[in-house]
Amino acid sequence: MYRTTTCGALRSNNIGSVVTLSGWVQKIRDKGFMIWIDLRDRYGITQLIFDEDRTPKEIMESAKNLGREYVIQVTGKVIERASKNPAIPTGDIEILVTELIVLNHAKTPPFTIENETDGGEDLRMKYRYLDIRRNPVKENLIFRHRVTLEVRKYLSNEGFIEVETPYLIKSTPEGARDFVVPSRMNAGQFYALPQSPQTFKQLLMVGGMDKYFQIVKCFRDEDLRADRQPEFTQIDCEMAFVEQEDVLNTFEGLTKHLLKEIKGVTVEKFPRMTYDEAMQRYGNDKPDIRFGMEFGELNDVAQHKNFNVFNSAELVVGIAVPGGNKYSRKEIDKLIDWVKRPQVGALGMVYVRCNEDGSYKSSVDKFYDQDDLTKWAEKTGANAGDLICVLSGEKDTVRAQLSALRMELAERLGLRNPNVFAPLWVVDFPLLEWDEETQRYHAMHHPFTSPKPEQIPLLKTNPGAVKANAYDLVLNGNEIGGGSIRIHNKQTQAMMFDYLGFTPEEAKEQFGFLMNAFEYGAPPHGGIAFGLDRLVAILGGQETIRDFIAFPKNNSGRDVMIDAPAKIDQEQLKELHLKIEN
RNA sequence: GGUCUGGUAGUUCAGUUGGUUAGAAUACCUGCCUGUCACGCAGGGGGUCGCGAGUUCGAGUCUCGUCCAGACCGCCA
Repeated sequence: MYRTTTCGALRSNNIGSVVTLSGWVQKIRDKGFMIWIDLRDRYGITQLIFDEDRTPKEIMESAKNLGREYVIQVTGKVIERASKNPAIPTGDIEILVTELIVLNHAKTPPFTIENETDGGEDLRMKYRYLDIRRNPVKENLIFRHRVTLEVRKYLSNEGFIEVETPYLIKSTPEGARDFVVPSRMNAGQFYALPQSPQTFKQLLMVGGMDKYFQIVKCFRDEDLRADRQPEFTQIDCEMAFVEQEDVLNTFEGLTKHLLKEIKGVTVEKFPRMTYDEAMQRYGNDKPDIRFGMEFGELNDVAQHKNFNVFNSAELVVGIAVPGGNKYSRKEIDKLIDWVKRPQVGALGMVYVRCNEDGSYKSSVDKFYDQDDLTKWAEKTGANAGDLICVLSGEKDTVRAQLSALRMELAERLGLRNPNVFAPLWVVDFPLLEWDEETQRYHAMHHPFTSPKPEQIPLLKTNPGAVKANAYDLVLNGNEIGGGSIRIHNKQTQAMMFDYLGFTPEEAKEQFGFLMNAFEYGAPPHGGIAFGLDRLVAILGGQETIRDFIAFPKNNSGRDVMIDAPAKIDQEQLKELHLKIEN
């Protein structure tokens, strides 16, 4: 038997008992006459003591030969510490070791296995199995387990059935790039890994499953970000015989349950905002509403003077930065440089200082008087002591720029408190999105999204204005879930494919199975998918999902630990009927 | 595809205008230490300054290229 208890369990009421523990050597404190070793396992740390008076000589000797991260098994008596450590749960006791077995040696690890490690990101990923021994990573993985457990409990109680769908499916050119898997048995043909189980969950609805969910890996061959991995996990859900309201209520319930159980946070009814309103008030379809700094549109009050930059702009819009008047000229110049960086791309920024005495001082005093600036302050909600930042230009571009500035300033001002949770629904997304590159409309959500029925006629006259029964759940400025009411009627689906530029043949080839299914009694249905990695990270108060994934990929999509992707040998290529060029 | 930042000891980093033998902390090794818990003290070993080319009497430092890592833009139906 390797152990009778774990390294996190023993307390003063265990004093006197003889126990066996196994674990890793976290730290050795050798004072010559006495050696203390912190023994670590998943459950905690227990101090072992070796002492020249009380410990057999040979055990004392082998204790001297231990190194960091050795795996050992010890047996000994639980004794009271002469000097206690209130900082750890087992701090009242220690183990007077009478038997010591080295289960495995360990090389000196390349970084310290401590909460505040000295290891850099790359190194930690290369030795991820060592990184996982560290508390912060270990706790994140346990945290993720708690979240998925609560998801399964809640949805199961609500009558949802978890069904697995295939990973080897068919590539579709729409949307994100697919990861592709060559077929050995079918020469020249390829499977694709699913970007989401979308069509399968709809077919489950046709199959009468009524309420489905799945915690499922999805794959997208696109560039990575701090919050984006090529393989990621979704909580994928679908319901039959529902309207948008039913879906929102069900998953608002799930989200409230998670916030309550995981964070102890109670949130009343989630606010709802249309896509258009979100864009107008925050310049963003996933606004962080933990703080204000809402957009104030200034066209009415800024386009009547000789300032050509504003006069020629489609939109002039500003935000009030709380307490921003304390910024020095130099700091404001830096802010202007920040918005002019290529990543943001503004050509410049106009600012107005709101002085404590109620007067205004702006960078465009040559064109605007105090009355004008008073109106700007009203529109942006600026108070004395604030700084108004104003950008102008083409509507969509300037909104994106000001939104970036708003988020950056909120970050700097500490307004993005990770312990505050502000969920909201963004609804009425546009059905279609114009794509400059291909010069045609794309489905904003996906091609199975139902347009709002009363707006179907608009498709002919003004497709860009058609709204869909599509919705996102936004939490603290992050899209954590998105879904829609689906099309369940063959004619409507065929019409959508037509608007999206599919020929009837292409539509049939790629999605014939779905449209066939719609001919056999498809119920009205809709659903949602949550990005689990992102959800877990945000609940954990972080924005980087990597530390909530046991074995993540790096910035370029590589697994630096196993060194994947990698070449395959000629034999394998031949079997797969593949030839590599160059 | 693009922008920015970085790459120097096992690790995290410093390194001035281009100028002697490239430093610190930590980790590691040795010794000492009668209650440690970030133990302490003394000593020691440890470097292809990412790689390649160029400028120069001389390059960790300047230039160009390249590779790697991170953040972001594009992309992510």
